[in-house]
Amino acid sequence: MSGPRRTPIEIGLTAAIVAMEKATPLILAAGADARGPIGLPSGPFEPLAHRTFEIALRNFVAEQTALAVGYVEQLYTFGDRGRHARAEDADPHVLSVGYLALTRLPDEDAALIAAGARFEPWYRFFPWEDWRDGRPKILDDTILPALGSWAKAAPRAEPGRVLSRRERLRFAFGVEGSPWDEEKVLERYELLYEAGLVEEARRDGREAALARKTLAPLGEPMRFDHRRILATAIARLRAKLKYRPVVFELMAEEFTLTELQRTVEAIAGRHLHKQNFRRLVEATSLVEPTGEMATATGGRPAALYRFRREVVAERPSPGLRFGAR
Amino acid sequence: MSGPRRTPIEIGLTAAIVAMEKATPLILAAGADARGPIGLPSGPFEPLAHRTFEIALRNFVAEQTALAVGYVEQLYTFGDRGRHARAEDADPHVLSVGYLALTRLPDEDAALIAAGARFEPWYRFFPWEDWRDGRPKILDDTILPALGSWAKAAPRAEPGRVLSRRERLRFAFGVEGSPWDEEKVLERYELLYEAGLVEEARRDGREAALARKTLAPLGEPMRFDHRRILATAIARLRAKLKYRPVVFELMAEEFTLTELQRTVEAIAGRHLHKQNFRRLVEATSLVEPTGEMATATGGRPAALYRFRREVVAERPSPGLRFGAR
DNA sequence: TCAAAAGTGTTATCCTTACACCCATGT
DNA sequence: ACATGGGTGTAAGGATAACACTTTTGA
Repeated sequence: MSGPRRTPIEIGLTAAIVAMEKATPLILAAGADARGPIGLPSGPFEPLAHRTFEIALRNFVAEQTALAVGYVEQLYTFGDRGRHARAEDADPHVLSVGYLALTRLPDEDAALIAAGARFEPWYRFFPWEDWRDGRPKILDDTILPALGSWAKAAPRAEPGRVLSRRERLRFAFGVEGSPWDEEKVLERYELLYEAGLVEEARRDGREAALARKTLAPLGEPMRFDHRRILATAIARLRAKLKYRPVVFELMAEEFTLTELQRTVEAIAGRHLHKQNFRRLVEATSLVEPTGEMATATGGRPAALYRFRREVVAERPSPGLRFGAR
Repeated sequence: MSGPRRTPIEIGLTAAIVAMEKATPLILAAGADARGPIGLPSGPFEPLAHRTFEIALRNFVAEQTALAVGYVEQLYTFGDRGRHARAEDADPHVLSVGYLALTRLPDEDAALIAAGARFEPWYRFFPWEDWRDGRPKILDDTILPALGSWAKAAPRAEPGRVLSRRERLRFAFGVEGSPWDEEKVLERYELLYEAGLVEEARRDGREAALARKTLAPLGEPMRFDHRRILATAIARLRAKLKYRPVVFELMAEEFTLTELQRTVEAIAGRHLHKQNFRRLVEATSLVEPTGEMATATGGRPAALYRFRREVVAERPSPGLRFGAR
């Protein structure tokens, strides 16, 4: 059942570590000191030193950033040649196992800075994903026209694909009557990559006709395939929010319902209906009032709540299944 | 950002290849000829020979089994030491990337047999997962008593865990008022493994007190961690059914609605409500009548349907979102 | 004529979405 | 007093789950 040759290869762990600052989702970026674009923190997987991936991950994150991450989840294992190797400084990993981790912003960022790491707003890398101030201009100004011509250039579905470029564009970007689905972050990034519209595609040698026009850069690029891993992380987190109580890993011990809503909205990249959100939170009994009040920031004081950790032991899969609004 | 040493390690691809025979879900098993338990087909990942995992997977499956798989999806990357290394014949892979693939039963199984592979009913490995003939006896006779004492032996949550053994048991196996969730296949297998109740746990050196009693074996064991990968595959397929039209990869070109229902039921491991299922299928317009009738097998003849491939291009994410019944 | 499976009609309930108004504080 | 955000009641519409009965064939 086994082939004759086996090539030894090296494995990297790459972590998308998310934290929250007010209503801004942050991602831990590493390697800001080096020349070239920043990346996600990553480290080698040493099977002899670490019994599992998760242990290895927690270890190298703690070492490199003095951060203790709470929730950790495997995302995907990326192994494409060509999306990793062509970067400026050679990366020996042929394969990287991507992880999502959630944490709270540290009080003190000296350790981070010493390690050449810092938290960055994640929408800098994906400006088209933030719909909180309305439909992002960049979509109609730049992205959709460019993707439109890219789709026209090949009207039939490419080999190995069910959908044509135009159909993929329709679902991913909510064109031609399709709704915008905030969870399709990866599909959107992949389309932009294939169309040669993100910096990484040019770097990897995809010289799409459109790319030569040198449009305004679509979001900040990242090293290797790290922006793809970040896209996967955002997509997963946006989905997970709806069926697991993971938001609370990002919240302070006590919070108001509006703060909770702002956090969910920041991740989902869109606004939610206030009353419906509150009813939802109430119905799931995920939180309980502390009895305290928040000293208002310009309005009526809000009641403070805390996450009821017991729910995890009470009911099977509680999350905030927010819908259309 | 990188550690000083990097150990070269080898990567295996392991495939859970599913097909259907009437109302029996089958899994392709390999290595039946060798001594020891059977396993899933697997092969090394050669980064120089294959550009992506998926290409590598399709290649080695085609080579080893003369099977053309349709739908392919990455499941998870397993890297635990101790769940792989202790097997009888040494396996050099430290890491295996698990894949789910769907196919149709070949007319001719000579090529399979020549490769030492054959399709096996998957419930042989997970007898407690099939509720179509009512609640499986093995649950109350063997599994729950054994897991009950295992839970009593450690009433507090283990380090690094939120839930106690008893709470995990409650959710995974639907005890103490919790409902049985057919998607929790992996959670159930993991509990049995931790409790030392499956053969693989003993083989890996977990000498749980209970294991010494040598209970009737709980399902057929598999090589390495292959039963864990299969559990992941079943769980994923059971979940995916509900939001993507993947069943049709397992169906013949034309089928009756009852055959479609039997297939879904076989995968989900439980019966569905006939009228509601039909209404659901109708509402999603996933199928269209061919106009033909199936010559009845002991009853009124049934109308034949085919999958409407166009739906994939029409609507975003069609699946059979069947609920309680 | 009877068994076996195909196929249909209807109702109660809950959940989702939407709408509009009142309340308590700081400036 | 007014601006700002906190907080609530209720109704329409759709989806879900449950109910039982009729139809068409082969033996």
